[in-house]
Amino acid sequence: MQKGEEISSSLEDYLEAIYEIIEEKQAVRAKDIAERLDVAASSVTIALRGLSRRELINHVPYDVITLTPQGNKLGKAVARKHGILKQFFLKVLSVEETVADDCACKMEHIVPDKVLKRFVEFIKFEERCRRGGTRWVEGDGFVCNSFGDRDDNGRCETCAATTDGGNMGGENE
Amino acid sequence: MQKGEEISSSLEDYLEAIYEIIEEKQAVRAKDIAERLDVAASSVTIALRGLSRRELINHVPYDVITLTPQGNKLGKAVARKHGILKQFFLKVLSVEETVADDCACKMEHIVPDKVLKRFVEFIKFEERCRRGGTRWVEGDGFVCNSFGDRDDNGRCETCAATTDGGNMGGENE
DNA sequence: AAAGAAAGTTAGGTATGTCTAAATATTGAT
DNA sequence: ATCAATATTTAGACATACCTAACTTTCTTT
Repeated sequence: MQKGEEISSSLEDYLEAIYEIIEEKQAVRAKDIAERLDVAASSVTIALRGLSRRELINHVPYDVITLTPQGNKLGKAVARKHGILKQFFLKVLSVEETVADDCACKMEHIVPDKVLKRFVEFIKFEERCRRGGTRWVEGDGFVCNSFGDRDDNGRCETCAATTDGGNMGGENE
Repeated sequence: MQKGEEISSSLEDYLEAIYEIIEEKQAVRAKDIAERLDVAASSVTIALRGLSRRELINHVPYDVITLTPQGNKLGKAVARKHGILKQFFLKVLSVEETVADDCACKMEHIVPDKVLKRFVEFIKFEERCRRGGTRWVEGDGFVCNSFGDRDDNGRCETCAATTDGGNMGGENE
């Protein structure tokens, strides 16, 4: 990215896929990428050209695909971003796994590093401050596991006293 | 979206802008939209055609622009989504205002309603459980304002005891 | 009411990203 | 070593979304 050339969300997805496939099985074939991203093989060819032009992968037609140092770095960063965001949705917002993954997959192209750090810190904070995190209780919303006595539903005093189920002005309940 | 036709992020932005401008000053001109979104006037014309085709706005060339009931509903929903996400970044992650706004602007096209609800609930939960929310302390990370005694930095016992500044495997510190 | 200014639209161009179908290269099996 | 299967690339389309420049319509001012 410092190399002047911008990279699109789409190319970032390709790069992430390449990085992950290499992690999993040492080598990548165009076909693996196409399968993972559910795109046509010809789309992969074109994407590879883009990544190659940006010097993120080494690739000449019909030859092997390898990551350049910068490509590896960026691919890893995108994959890490994905993982962190997924954890956030999973652990903090208690969202379903597949939904968490979908959201992470789209957000990874959006969230700047500065903000990602906040997510990281926040996940850690949740873990230590809430001692094992927060639970989503259908009907009650979020409820913490930390501090003081709990009622029959496992809510702390504050939660028990203030849970109200309102929706901040939304009309779609 | 029940009307079959999908709507792109781009058109969603136009619709949101139209909704907000109407809220602010009763009427919209193409020029206002162009200014707000920082695009060429001709791009607005094209977008209006797309929104019109999807029956989200009423518009014939050179005439006034109004929202259809569905357009109003969707525009409002997008604007609300933006607002909620911004609040999340602002209040929960303590991110800078402009950054919060940028992130919200991109995320509003990504986050499904189901997940938005979790954000809403989580913001509310933060407010009640942490009694006024969480602060970001440079060097310490997130620190809560609630429960028990605090140390000189305003950290509760748990926070004071466990703050460590790690970064979850990231190498870019 | 006419002329000039402002707003809006059309025309034509670029870039991305996707697809299918056809062509080409590589691989593997006999 | 050849032939068939598989993988990859090219060619040609299409859709979105943006731009500038030129043109048309509407508004405003005198």
